[in-house]
Amino acid sequence: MIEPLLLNLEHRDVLAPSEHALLRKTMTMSRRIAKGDDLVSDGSRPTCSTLLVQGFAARYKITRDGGRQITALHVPGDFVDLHAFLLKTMDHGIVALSPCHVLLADHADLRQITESSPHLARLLWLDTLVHGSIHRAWIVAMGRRSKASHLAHIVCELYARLQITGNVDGQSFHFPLSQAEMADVMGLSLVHMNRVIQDMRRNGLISWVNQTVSILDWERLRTLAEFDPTYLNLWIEPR
Amino acid sequence: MIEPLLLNLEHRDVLAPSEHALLRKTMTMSRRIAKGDDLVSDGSRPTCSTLLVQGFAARYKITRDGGRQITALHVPGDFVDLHAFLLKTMDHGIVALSPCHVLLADHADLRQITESSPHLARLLWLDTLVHGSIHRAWIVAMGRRSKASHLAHIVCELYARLQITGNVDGQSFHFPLSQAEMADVMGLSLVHMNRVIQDMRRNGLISWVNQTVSILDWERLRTLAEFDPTYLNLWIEPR
DNA sequence: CGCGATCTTGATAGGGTTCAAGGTCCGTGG
DNA sequence: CCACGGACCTTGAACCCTATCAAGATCGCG
Repeated sequence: MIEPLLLNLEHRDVLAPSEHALLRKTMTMSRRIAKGDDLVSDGSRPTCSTLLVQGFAARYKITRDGGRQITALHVPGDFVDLHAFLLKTMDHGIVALSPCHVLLADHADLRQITESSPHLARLLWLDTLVHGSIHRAWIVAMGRRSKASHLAHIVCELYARLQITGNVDGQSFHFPLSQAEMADVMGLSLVHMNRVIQDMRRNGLISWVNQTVSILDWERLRTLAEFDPTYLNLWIEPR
Repeated sequence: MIEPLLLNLEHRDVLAPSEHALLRKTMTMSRRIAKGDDLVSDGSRPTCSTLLVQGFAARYKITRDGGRQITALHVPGDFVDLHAFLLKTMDHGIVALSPCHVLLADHADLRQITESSPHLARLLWLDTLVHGSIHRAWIVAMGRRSKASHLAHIVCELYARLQITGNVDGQSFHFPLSQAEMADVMGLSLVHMNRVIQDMRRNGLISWVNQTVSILDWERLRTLAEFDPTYLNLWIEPR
């Protein structure tokens, strides 16, 4: 069940068999979370970290006026709250956008990894750095891209991230978010989100029906998004 | 010269004298960068990481149409491209917004720290996690706050970050950005940025003259920004 | 004193929010 | 098996926020 994480890490560096074993030993507990429930709550102080192995989840923050902003989307293989191992207190929540299956790693065991297995520790560090890199890509998209380009960038990114764990099917992937949730990702109103999506469809770039997104024209989508996957660090090198 | 980094780390955990010494030994080279020059260039593969000890710097990305989005502001004490130690290839640039003084740490030496000094390694990891946390706060501000609230949040955040290294003076701090640069931070046009700033002044929240920002009414500024410093992790605990 | 960089203001147009209403789909219970 | 309700998607219209274009004002420096 830990395979999605291994695939993730192995796209960045070679793992020794002992590192496989160590990770397996660390991820003991398993949990299922229903759609809409929090994997991790705002303000909590987790004592273990959550690895998402199945389903979609989102980091989010609620503002005083009741608005919600999603700051990250998580897919199978993402170590969703590895952050809390060192940050200690959650300053935002993480919610299941679909039924989720997760594995838990006790912080004491993670600490043990940093003490005894520096290479594996660097790869876990790297995992959090890649998510930081994704945050920067989102900031650029929010600040300086058209809404269509922003959406296109998200679709390209999700395709790339889902592909490495085998969660795509041809040019399509399962995508369980509602348009309202997508609006919370892009910082738009629901009405405008809907219009941006329909423009995209009319232009023959994507289809999105039945919780399935399909990329109809990669080249034009990539160009519109100015998508360059460098920031996802999807290549192997010694780290 | 390494003091700002020590102050930064020591706001999160206790450092042993040997860890002080190790950091000092690692930060050998020193460099000065003129305003407007890149500390680190987009697309490069740095072999050392840059610690900012004096001045302001910004991470930025240029879009095809010539727009610029600043994804992070850096102040003295920030280990600005520790990321590249593991991410390897820069997918964005880092520019000096004022004359900057930096220290360099060779990646081989950083690797040595992760091998021999796990606690210090965790603190460096933590430093990058805090910057990820700041990214998320920015995403929330860009997506779901009014422009005035967004600006207020940035002012609160900078004040808090500058304070821990002793770079504030009462309720004021030196802030060398132009309004055009600030527009690239917030993803606005220059004209609108100017209007947001003037609203803020008219409301008696801040003054901003001569590269000096002063907070005139903390309580109202904090409320407007919904600023909660939890995400900056400015408290000591074992990590 | 003159020039470039920066800040400020006005006018216009377009993008995005909000309010309102109707449509579609699907699961549930009578 | 069909009626109903709820979640989600779609559309229209009015208004406001923000970008863009254009020009003038201010500041600091050589």
